Amino acid sequence: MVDKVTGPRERVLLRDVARRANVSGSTASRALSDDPRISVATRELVKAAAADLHYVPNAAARSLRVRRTRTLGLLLPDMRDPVHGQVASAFEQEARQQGYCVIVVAGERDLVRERLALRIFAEHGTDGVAVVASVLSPRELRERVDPDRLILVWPDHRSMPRKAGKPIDGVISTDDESGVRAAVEHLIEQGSRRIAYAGDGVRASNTIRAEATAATLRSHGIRTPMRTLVAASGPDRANVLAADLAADLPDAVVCYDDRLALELMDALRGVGVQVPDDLSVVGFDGIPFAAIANPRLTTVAVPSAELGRKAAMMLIRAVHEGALPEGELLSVEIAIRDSTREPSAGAESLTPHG
Amino acid sequence: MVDKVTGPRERVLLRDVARRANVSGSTASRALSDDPRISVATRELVKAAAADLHYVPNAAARSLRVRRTRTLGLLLPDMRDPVHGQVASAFEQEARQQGYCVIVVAGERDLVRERLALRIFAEHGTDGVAVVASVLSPRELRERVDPDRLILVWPDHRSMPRKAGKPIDGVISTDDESGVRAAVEHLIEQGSRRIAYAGDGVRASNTIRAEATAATLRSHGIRTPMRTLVAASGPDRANVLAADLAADLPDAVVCYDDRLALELMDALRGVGVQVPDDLSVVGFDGIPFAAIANPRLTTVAVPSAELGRKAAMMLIRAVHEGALPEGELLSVEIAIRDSTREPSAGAESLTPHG
DNA sequence: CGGTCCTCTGCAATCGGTTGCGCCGACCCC
DNA sequence: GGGGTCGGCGCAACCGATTGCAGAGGACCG
Repeated sequence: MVDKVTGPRERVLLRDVARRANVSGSTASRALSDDPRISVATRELVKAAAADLHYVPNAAARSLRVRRTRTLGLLLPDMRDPVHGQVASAFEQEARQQGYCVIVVAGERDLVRERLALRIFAEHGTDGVAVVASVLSPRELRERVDPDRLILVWPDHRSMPRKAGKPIDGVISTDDESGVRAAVEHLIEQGSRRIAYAGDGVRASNTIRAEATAATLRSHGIRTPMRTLVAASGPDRANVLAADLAADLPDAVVCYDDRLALELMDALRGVGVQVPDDLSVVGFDGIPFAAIANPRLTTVAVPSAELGRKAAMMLIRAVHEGALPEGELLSVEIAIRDSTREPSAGAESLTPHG
Repeated sequence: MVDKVTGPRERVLLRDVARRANVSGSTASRALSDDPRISVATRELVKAAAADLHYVPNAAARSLRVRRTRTLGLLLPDMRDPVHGQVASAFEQEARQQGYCVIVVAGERDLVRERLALRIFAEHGTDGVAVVASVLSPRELRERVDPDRLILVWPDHRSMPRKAGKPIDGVISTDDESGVRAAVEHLIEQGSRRIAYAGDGVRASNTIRAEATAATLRSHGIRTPMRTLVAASGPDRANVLAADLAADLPDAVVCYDDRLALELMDALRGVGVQVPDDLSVVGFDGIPFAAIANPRLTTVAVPSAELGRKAAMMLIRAVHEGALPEGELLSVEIAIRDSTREPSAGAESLTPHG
């Protein structure tokens, strides 16, 4: 059933629909929005007229009057990264299903661009705004956007204020600490003792993962201090890391995220280090490619689709109820694969420098 | 410079700005849009007032009046896929730099959802629409959207009408054929003769790549007919493919895209086939993970960021000039890496079943 | 000093739906 | 048969910015 547009592509207005149905504009408007005051007969008449004419309401006119746009703003660093792409897709899908459309802006982790994004949202009168992994402070965000229609998808839940140990209202994050702890405990079970952390210097969520790694080691009585490596930026960062590691090989390395882990594994092959035989590698995020890497990457899988979907749901709820819903801390799951040694291998005796 | 919102978060209108600057609303409006008729003094006065009051214009009201929204619609299959994520990011960035914001909808390759997307764009009065890899026909798209403000990012340029061998106006695609040809010639140079193609049954752009593979073989005098494998959908698809291949190993396999190639390489490891020693594998797209796979994947790299950027540029040009700019066929580049045999290996003698 | 031109600004209409309020006719009951 | 009630519908104001047209006031010229 193709809505073939016949004749010139003229605008058809509500009044055209009304005229064709022999009713007034107000009646047409009410009929189309299923106002119970309009008789069924009239309603059907109007709807038929609207369909015949291929009537498309003008959102700008409606928004102007009702002061709602049924539009949501989504601010995220970018969409290249599989995690953010997944979040954006899920967010958009949930929003659309609830009758909202979404304006997305990629802030590129840039203060100016992110502020511009919020300004754009304000001009377009978005009913709500979701901000993912922003470089702006929560404080500034709440100053620039009505806090009651703002959802923060925050990677580092520790940096957020809490209430009773739970994230505060309107904030959704993932339980990175538990995930990292599980991963590190897995490494320890397999006999790893000298465990390093390879971080990303610029990401806000880096610290929490590094500290969770260190804390887990301590809580398991491992006295060797955790070695921390920091990836510079630039295409060469993984090679530098690999060289550093190869010079004094630990048993395992926990990486900031899957991308870094995969890059590192690639670079390690260049310096003759075998994963997992010489070194176990753990990633973070659970991107699809981690599962088909060689070796398959053990990783802490974050529910990115759920993150996006929940953000949209919470935001829309906030819009309808005028107040923020409870914050949520989504649990993560560790996916144990082949980049970490099998326990049966008797890892301890295989440990170099052991 | 945080725009601290002082007092209650009341709406500040143009008339508030005007009152504060002791001018009328019309003067204020003109001053803010740098109308030359307004004296410099007044203009500065108004701008200062606007800044003081944190005035944010109401896009709905403006759009209603000027019949332009400075909004673009972007319809794509999803944003999880690195290629589409890249396209979306680049599109949004270019659009934003030119003062447009973008409403994105993930159509999920679903006819109904894609039609809904176009309807959403129409309601919101987008000034232009870009459609990436749609499952709707170009014909239907042009019926539903004003063709003069519609840019098609079309994977299969052969399915599009041409003018003088070039893509028709408003269409942007990639030269898949040349890319595949280069890749296959690379395989042939390395001594591969028995070359298979592993396709994706549901993608429109599958055929062109398969046929380009076959054509290249023919044009190089290779009489062995190309074997074509078709990946089913489902999580198991790569295993099926790998089993098929292992049963009668060709010299090389050209894959529909990088994702399939990577999945296939993973599955091949499961059945003991070594890449590239037993089998060369070629991907398509040039996603970042192809470069750090193990082995690093030889692939036909598509300029996805350029695709998005150009689409936005063309679309905005179309909006301003009222007519479609020339179509473009972006060239692709083959990235030769480690998933294809080194020529020095004397491939021919190594060919199984040779 | 009057007239003319030009610069700067204001009035009011307009964009296209939505909605408070009131009207009209029908039906019902006494 | 008159008054009350109620369902169904229309009038007109309204949302907030833009803009054609015209007026006010100053400068300049003869």
